[in-house]
Amino acid sequence: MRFETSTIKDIAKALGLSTSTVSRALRDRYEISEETKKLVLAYAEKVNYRANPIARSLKERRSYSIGIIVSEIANNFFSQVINGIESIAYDKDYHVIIAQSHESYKQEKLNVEHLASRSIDGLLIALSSETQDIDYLRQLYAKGLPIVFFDRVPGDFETHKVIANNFKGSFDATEHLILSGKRTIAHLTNSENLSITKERLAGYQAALAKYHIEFRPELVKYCQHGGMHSAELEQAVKELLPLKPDGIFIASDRLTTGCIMALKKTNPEVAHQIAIAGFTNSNLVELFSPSLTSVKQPAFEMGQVATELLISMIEAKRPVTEFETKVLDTELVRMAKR
Amino acid sequence: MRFETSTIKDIAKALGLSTSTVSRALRDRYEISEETKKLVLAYAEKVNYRANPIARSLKERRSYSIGIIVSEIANNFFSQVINGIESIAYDKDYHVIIAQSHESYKQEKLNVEHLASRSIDGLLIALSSETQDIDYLRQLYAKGLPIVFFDRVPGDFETHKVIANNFKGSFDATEHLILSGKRTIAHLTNSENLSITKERLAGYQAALAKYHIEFRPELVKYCQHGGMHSAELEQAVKELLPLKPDGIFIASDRLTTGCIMALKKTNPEVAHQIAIAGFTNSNLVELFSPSLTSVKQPAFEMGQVATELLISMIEAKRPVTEFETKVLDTELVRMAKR
DNA sequence: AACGTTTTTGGGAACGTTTGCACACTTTTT
DNA sequence: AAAAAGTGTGCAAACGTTCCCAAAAACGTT
Repeated sequence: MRFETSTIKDIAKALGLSTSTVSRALRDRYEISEETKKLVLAYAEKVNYRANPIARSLKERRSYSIGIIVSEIANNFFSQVINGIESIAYDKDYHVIIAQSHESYKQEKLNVEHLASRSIDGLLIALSSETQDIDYLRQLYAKGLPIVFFDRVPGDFETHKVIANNFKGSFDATEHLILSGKRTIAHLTNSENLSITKERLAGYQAALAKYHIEFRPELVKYCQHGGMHSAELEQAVKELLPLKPDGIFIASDRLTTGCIMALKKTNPEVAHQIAIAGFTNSNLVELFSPSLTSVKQPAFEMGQVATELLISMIEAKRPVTEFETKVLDTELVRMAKR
Repeated sequence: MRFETSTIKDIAKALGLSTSTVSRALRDRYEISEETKKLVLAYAEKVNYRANPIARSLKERRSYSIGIIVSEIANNFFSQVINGIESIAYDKDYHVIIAQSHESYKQEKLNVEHLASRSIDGLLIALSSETQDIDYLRQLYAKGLPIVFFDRVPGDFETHKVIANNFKGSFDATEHLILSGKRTIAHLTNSENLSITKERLAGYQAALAKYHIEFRPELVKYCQHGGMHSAELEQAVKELLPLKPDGIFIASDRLTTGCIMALKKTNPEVAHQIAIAGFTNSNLVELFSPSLTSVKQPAFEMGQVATELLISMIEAKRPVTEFETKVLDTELVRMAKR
């Protein structure tokens, strides 16, 4: 089963022109006379000519596509980021190829390499919670693949990055819990090697410090798999509850929903006693019970900004050497009344 | 900024062979001696040779990629379907390009045509709730683009289709409401022109009939935009409530969550009095309040089955003329106790 | 020793574009 | 009137593959 579509050659033959003339006419080059252009354009329209992007890619040595790696598209935060990415990419005539790491380093690497072999022109990536070794990315980068990190960014990699103001977001959420009278505030967070984990922890600590509440390390629980396994969360909850927290600040989308589920499942009676604040971009948060205060990241905008940066790298004539890290503000959405 | 990678030509030159020999050796053809194969393979490994998929696509006139159109990846149902699709596609060495219609006919058409011009080998599509005219799909299909529909399928299009057992799913959900004592059961559903709308309505009606409950058309509300606009839902809720329903059966994911939100927002006091049953694949359903009984579609499996069918079409030597419509069973997840 | 077979290799066209260069024809400048 | 400049077009190579066809090498048979 195969398409047959008309090519530049067909048009050239039909019109008694050369392929070069047709090609130039279609791309509206100045060398071609208005007359010829009109002729070609009209005929192309008539036969519904579509340039073959594959041939073009081969010739121009680029694919007009950018790769995206996120842990899960089912995660509202990431799907919003992707929407932001698409909004810019389609505008600039790129298309996007999305792949999921499912928080696995192996999957992430496999996907990136698959995309790279597919000749993507650039890569947008949020690291998986497992990822520690990013040498494979360095290699691709050294070979000339533009990369922009967002959300979960590595510290030691010189390129553009786009992140939320994790410190402030965490500070605000924690402060909110404190101001509503909580004093024993636990912190449930992602794997320690993620950038966001460190920043969010710092925000949490700063808020405690501001109100002279002692920081107790045992109130902080790290989840290696970012909440992909419910067992991990139930374990964390089990370890936390004996410390009698009256509030809990949770550092990521998946963990937030997962934690509430674990709480409801294992200790339904206390689920409603503990005040919860957490990062989440779920658009269903109004439906949750217990309800919670959420820190929303500007996901759509993050996708847009990252894509603009990436495309600027892709289209730069000379290698880019000045990099920026854009920091976008989060929004605190206070808990709905019960 | 450009990659430089080694090509078959480079290998041929380095080894003093011809490109044809190298090409054949790499693809492990029988004509090439073991010795040469080893030589080539070893060298290819050494220089980390990766075949250029673009060149291959151009030569073979196919791209090894399949297009996916869904209304929204943020919708859990669709993201699960996509996971199913990927699981099969990657296995068979295809990659996938995802595009979103956001329930808009215009977007859908634009995306499909964009994908088609990108030389996808086949298309997997769930129609947008706005879509009525699928001539553009017919044209592509006639030109040789294999298409498989899933979830929202058109009636009059001869190709493979994969759907859930919408009738039975709806019947079960409605019956569940009846068995828990409800008698005035409203039905909130999608745009009338969707296949799923008709099937789900029929299931609802059949359940009513079985228990000799009169079908009242005024209890059925159609949402043209599939719940993409909250105003639409609030309007529907507003019209429904005066009829004093004691139960409501909702026919799609987005509508289910949207309806509960509208209910909570406009009439919080009655939100908990009405029993709710609805289609949804949200994995957060346990957190919802009010809680609900949900009809879960076998989304992952649906993606897998659709992909297998599509790839079989793509790889068929002769045009396929025998088509099947696979129907997969849904699962009723009863409401958690309050 | 001459011939046929079989196995292994190479030459070169093709896929559909883009683009540097050359060419022919006009028009302007000197 | 010749030279220079400008305009519009075509030729052909290139991008990295695959594959048809032919050629060369190796072997066996008479």
